[in-house]
Amino acid sequence: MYSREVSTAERLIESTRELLWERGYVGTSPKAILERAGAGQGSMYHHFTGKPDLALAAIRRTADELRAAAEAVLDGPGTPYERIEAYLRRERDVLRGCPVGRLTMDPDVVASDELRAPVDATLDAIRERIAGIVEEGKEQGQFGPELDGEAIAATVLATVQGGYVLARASGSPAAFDAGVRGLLSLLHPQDHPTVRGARCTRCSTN
Amino acid sequence: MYSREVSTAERLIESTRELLWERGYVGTSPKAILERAGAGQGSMYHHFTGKPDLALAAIRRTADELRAAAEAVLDGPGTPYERIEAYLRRERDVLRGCPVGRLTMDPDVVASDELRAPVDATLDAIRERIAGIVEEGKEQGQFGPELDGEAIAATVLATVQGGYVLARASGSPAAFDAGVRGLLSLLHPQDHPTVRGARCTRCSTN
DNA sequence: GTCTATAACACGATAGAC
DNA sequence: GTCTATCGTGTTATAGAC
Repeated sequence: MYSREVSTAERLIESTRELLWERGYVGTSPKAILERAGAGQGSMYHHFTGKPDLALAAIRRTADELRAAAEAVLDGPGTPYERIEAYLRRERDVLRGCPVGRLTMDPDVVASDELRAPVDATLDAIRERIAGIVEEGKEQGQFGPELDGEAIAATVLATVQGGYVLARASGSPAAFDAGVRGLLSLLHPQDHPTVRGARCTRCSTN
Repeated sequence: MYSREVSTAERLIESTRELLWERGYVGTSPKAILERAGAGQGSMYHHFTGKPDLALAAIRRTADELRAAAEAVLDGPGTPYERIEAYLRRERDVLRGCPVGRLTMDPDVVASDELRAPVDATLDAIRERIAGIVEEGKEQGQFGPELDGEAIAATVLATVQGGYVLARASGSPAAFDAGVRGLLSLLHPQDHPTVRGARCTRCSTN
């Protein structure tokens, strides 16, 4: 039988991931991590050099996971618009916030190049992927030629990250959904038809 | 002579405002506040019941100030588009983040209805103001009738709040500016003209 | 009104037994 | 590899002098 128990190091990383998401780096103490993981002080300092080292392992895993999940949606089927819509509408635990984005509000994370690196890398990778999709959409005529892929990608990502802020402020996911809806209405080719059958250079649809 | 020194209570509130912006609620200790304000423990507990009470005074002031500054720009001169552009482009210390929005990532702030209330009220007021401006723009024909004021307002605010996240992740304001630029290109009536002089119902410009 | 002293506990890390 | 004990410091608050 391969009934495998999870290693202590593994439980420490997972507990840290949960707490970083809930309380951030500054708000997460080694004591709280150890309690959640069911381990003693010694275990943590055996496997990791300290709190920053353990947090780094946790942040890297969370960042890699989010990146893979986002790219899976963005590389999925559909037109460029549909793939961006799928990304914007993908299932999210909105009130919990973004496990990666929230770290940018942590002074100790931003102050450390090592802790910030995975956060930056993940957001940047998603941004690049979206920018490529926008350029693809321009070539196919689904998006107007005046759109800048890099800029639109930043807008898309910012709308998501800012949506979390609005939702958490109001205690309801409604504002997140509204922001996404607004952005999609601005992006949607079909939503701005021309009159008298003339072609609109922006949408390139009749 | 009216050479007035600032009261101790005043210095405590201002020091707290600075620290809340820099380090958030969880990352700000009474000791750090007292050091910055040049006061002793007794002063703080004389004027306030404790850390949450002092933080509430600081948050209320910061929220009210931001709200006034934002509404001043939004109620300024110009067309609806121009006023939204002015809001999006208004001077910001991007890498410091939003002094109000960052509080939504603080678990203790979100957990307290009292601390969260001023944050929610300010973001909501700005959102409502932008929504009204969008509706105004629709009536004037500057924005297409398919746009929903509430949704667009959420998108505008989210782009700003999320722009801070992207900027802090990368350590550069560039991503914030890119997000704003992308959103403006989607909103701008002039950026999507029709061919052959036909009228586009979306932009209502030739 | 402001100060210092003190309390009780948490933080982050180390030491050394098992 | 994991445990408990301990360390020095910081946190949040109270007490009481001035």
